[in-house]
Amino acid sequence: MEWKKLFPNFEPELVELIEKNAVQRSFNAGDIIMRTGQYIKSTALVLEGQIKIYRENPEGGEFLMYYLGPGQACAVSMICAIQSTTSEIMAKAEVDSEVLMVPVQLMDDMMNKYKSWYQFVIQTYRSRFDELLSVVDNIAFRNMDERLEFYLKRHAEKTGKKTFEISHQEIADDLHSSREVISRLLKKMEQRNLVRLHRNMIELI
Amino acid sequence: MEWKKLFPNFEPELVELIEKNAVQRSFNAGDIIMRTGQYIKSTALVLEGQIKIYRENPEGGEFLMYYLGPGQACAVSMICAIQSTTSEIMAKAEVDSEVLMVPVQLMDDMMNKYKSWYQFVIQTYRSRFDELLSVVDNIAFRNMDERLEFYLKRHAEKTGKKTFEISHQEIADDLHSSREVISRLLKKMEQRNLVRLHRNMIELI
DNA sequence: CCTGCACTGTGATCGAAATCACAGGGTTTA
DNA sequence: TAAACCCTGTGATTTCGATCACAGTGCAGG
Repeated sequence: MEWKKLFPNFEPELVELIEKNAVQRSFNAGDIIMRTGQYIKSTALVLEGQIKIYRENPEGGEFLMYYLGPGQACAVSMICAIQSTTSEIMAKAEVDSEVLMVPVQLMDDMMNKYKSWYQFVIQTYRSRFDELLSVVDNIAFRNMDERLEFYLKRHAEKTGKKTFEISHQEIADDLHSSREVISRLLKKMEQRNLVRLHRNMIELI
Repeated sequence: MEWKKLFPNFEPELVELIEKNAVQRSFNAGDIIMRTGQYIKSTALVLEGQIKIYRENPEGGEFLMYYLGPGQACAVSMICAIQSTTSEIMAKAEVDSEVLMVPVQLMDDMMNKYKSWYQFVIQTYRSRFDELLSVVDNIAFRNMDERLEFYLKRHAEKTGKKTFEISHQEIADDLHSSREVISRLLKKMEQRNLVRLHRNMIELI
């Protein structure tokens, strides 16, 4: 796997350092990559697949914040890594995925020595921050019907597919809503000719 | 005003550079420091007072995300500055405040030359990111009564006072709720002996 | 093939919060 | 001092979404 292609700005030395110390791990669709409360020992760089990042509620329930795709990194793991605190989020593989785990101990060193690395870190914070802002927008200002449309649209963008294999229950979990509400809203969208509904599959129009 | 005391890690050279190029501005309580959609020309360092950072809804309404106090900086202005995009937030002075405006053009240079500056930037991203996560928590998982309690508690922490001069309408605006709802919830809190209500003032117990 | 289970559709009910309506009390200002 | 205005309290109504209840349907495994 030519992972360097995903990070074209990394200096050769940095690539070498990572290659020597990082571990590549494979996850199957649905696997939990990181749990809330788990101690963080490494920063995750996504090489392949799609990772979903959730915020979890101690009283049960979860809430999908955003996706990570190839070439992106988990901002939260960087934060926790340096502060050596536990994870405040949960990460789940949406499809089979490959992830490069870079040990925390290297982070400080890399930040100092490699300009491309700290630019990457800064860039990561920036984009996640922007995404968090639109998450706030959605839940603060939008109703469930709009949030559902946003959810479907975003998924289509991230995967590039017009079909979406998922059950209503799973959507409800991601949006921290309930299955019946999602079913009804989807039916309305079907009547407005925005989607076609099938068993375990939604077709976007 | 000995602003350097607030940023003890800044190298003398960096302090000098900032002193030469930055402009100090004063705001009165209630002043809008930055509007949504406004073009960002500088990064704001808070020297004195308290700044409230809001997300605005194009269809009207706003939502308080967090506070900035002395020694803190606006993460969003850093992000927008470097990407030279417009502001995605609104900033309002809660009390009379002093702010140091550092021109965008310096940012790149400072990031490269001064370690203390980039550590400060990274640290700023980190803490704002953490705060955004708890904002998401609140609106995704909590009801209005809990959010109101959190709001009052946070304000008490930020100001160190047990009294809070504010109208119910203003609280409703900050929480993107309505005046009647806040009035009723406050009454319930008074019955539970958590607060005492007065005109334009709330006393925390 | 049929049995069980996961997925979907839909009605009924409940609860939280938004909205409407209005009254009374305090403050400001003309 | 009277009028106008803001702030607060409270009832009634409506809307959105959660929850309960239950029925039908497709699918997988024995």
